[in-house]
Amino acid sequence: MSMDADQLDRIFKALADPTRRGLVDRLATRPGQSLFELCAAAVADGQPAMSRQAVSQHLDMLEKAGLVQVTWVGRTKLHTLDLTPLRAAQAAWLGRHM
Amino acid sequence: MSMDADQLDRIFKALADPTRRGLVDRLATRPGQSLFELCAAAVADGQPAMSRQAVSQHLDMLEKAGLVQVTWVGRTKLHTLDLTPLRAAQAAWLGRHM
DNA sequence: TTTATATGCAATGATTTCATTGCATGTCAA
DNA sequence: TTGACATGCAATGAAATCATTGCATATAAA
Repeated sequence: MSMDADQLDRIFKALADPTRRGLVDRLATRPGQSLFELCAAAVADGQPAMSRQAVSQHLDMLEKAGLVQVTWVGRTKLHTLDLTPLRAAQAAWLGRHM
Repeated sequence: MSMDADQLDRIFKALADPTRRGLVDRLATRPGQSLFELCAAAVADGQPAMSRQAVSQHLDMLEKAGLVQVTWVGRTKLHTLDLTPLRAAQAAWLGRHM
């Protein structure tokens, strides 16, 4: 987990959106959910519905920040939370200011 | 300190930029610095120089997130860090995932 | 009063974000 | 094999971000 400035950028940017924070919350309560499940959840959670592709792109951002890991099972993509980068951000920067 | 979703957005977005994190770092070591001082610091810190207005706009974002407070002394604008919103974000959301 | 200093305001432009739509691909089930 | 299901890929477009430039304003100093 190299914590350079770009990685901090990706992490904070990933968290700077209510849909993505909702996805993190959802995955925290139950890991290994598919895109389909998370779409339904996002619609239930957040208000104004949202296309599958929008949710998929949000998940991509979380994945690129290292906060979500993915495994394929047949035609289904399962998402799991990885909080390592968040803790690394805490160690590398956040901790100095809290 | 109302911690709604928009406020979390502003805080995380404010932190999702290396220049702004540098400004936070700088203000943490010495509060009450002027825009002029912070410009010089940003140039020293970050690499590729940056206009005064760019730094000013970054400070505006930090201020709108509540992370920086401002007082005027004559023609000089003094900036001071306020970490209350960061701790509120920790309490309201971050803490559940760390 | 004149000049220099510290900052604001406004317009511009390149890039990224956020969400959409349409179509394609791969996998399971009947 | 056919059809339904879960997802990917690509193009589009509105809006926000990031940084710039030029000019204006207010305060301090000479």
